[in-house]
Amino acid sequence: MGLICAQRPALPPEPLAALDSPFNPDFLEPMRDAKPNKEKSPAKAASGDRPAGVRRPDAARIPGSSVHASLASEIGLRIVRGDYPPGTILPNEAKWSETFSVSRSAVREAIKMLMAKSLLASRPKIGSWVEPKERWNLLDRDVLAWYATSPDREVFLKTVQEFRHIIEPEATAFAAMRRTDEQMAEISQACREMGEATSLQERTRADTRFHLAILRASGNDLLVPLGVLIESAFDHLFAYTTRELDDLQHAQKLHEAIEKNIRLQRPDAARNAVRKLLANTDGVIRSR
Amino acid sequence: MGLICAQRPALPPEPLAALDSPFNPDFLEPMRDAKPNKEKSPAKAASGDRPAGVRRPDAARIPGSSVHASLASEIGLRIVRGDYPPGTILPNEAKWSETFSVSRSAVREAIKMLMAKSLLASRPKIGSWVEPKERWNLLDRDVLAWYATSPDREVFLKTVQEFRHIIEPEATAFAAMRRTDEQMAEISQACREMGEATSLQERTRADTRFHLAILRASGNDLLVPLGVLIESAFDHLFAYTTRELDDLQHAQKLHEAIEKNIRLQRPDAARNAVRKLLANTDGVIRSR
DNA sequence: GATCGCAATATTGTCTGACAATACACATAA
DNA sequence: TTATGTGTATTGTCAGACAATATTGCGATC
Repeated sequence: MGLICAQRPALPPEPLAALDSPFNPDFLEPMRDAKPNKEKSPAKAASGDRPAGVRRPDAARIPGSSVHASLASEIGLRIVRGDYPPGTILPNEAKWSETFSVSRSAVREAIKMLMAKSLLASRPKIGSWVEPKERWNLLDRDVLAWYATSPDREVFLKTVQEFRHIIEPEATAFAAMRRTDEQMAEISQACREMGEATSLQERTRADTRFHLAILRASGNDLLVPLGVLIESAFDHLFAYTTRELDDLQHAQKLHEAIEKNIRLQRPDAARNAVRKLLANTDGVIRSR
Repeated sequence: MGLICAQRPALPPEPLAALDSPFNPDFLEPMRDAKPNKEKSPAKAASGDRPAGVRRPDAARIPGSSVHASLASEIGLRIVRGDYPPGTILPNEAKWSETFSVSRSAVREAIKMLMAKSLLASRPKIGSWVEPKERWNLLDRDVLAWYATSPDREVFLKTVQEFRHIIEPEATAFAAMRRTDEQMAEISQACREMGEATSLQERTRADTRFHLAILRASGNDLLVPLGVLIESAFDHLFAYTTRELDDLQHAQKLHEAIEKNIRLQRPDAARNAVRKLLANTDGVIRSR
């Protein structure tokens, strides 16, 4: 055996139960055996009338779950989760292909997607290895989603909230200085819809739109991609959100204060208003 | 013709001169003709002893310039540059394949990489289209690099610097609170090497390491990926960096103040020290 | 004439099989 | 021991085929 840590033994006792796509559980069926049966290409297998290549009956019904996308999710999740620590050489393409009974092209496309997110790198004769964690693009929507499942929800939420404390007050101050009227309209509308929402989900959606609109209005293109963090935060915050009417109304007032200060172009006041809102959110989290 | 804006006419007068890989200029030669020659698979073509598929002689010598990687860079750059505005349907895979004389697989792998960066999305029968700019992952290393070439250097630098003002003071304050001894050692070493550097390039490298180490020491995983911004900033700042000895020494002192305050675990002082450094950098930029 | 349904069609998605390029690992030779 | 060459495993690239999909336009029906 070489020096480099080799791949794990394909996780034989853990046959990859539920895949990513929630509605299509066993779409990617794991390797059931090394040698399935002999009649591979010849005669059509029994009842099915699919001519040559063995093909699963109804593939990729859900938009985001083509074979390569599912593969990328599965492998990406495993990497972020720590199944293959940084530096590890992954199973080779043929192995993945066999494990999931998909073509090598699909595997390659999945791996290319993970390479684009800096989770992997590869070279001929070596294979694909996991990149050092510092290189991972944690702010990528998918990577963030995978990452959110790995540590404690609590820890993840704390990290995200801390990040929001850094970003949002300043972004909001910039928005107060540079917003256009159109951007202001988006912010105001989202704020209004928050107040008028009849369900918690509806409210959360409007809340998300509110904060994303502020990021866009900040006038700094680089702040916009951080919206994925806010979306993720709200996804994971949902379980914590209060059902108390008092708290809801208080939160609404805090949002309206932000809206007002952006509208009146008062950067400092807007910044402080956001700080208050974030402190309030922190309190909600802590009290659970 | 359909309603949706169709692809541009393949840019016939602009035959894609210099590709991304600086050392391998005409690696991807654009479509020279639709029908190259007839003897494709049969006899080996003249002197060359390559058996069947026509293949460029020395391909992919530079690590990052495999065919699919070059393609991704080229297409990605065009998208970010604005050749294909958001909503535009791209030329289809067969077209790219023909244009660059590469296989469809290579095109697909390139497109999959761009999809992973949220620059593209696609569906059968429709094609691949450019995603709205808000979805682009501008904080991705590659996207950022492409983005850096498109607007004015000046504007780009200003945006990045503004972002640094938001992030780095807080990150440094956290580092002062939470750094481990190992992380402190990295920071101190980078700071020392900055002072001892004999070339501007060497100094810039150490400078970059210094700031990245601080981000890592902040104890917030989500701050680490923002390192690409700092790297990019220094890349583009290089032209501005001072050669005046006085300024150099002043900058060095500012860095050492940061190092010291992190070492002594004084968050507020560290934050202020970073603010001073950034103000100094802003001054350098403005004065040119 | 308007609306609905259906087929034609264009494009991505997937599979298969083959060969090239690469660089580590080992055996061999100096 | 060191240097050199060969073996070999893995990704990279190519080619060709068919499936899945959803728009588009046409035709049928109300």
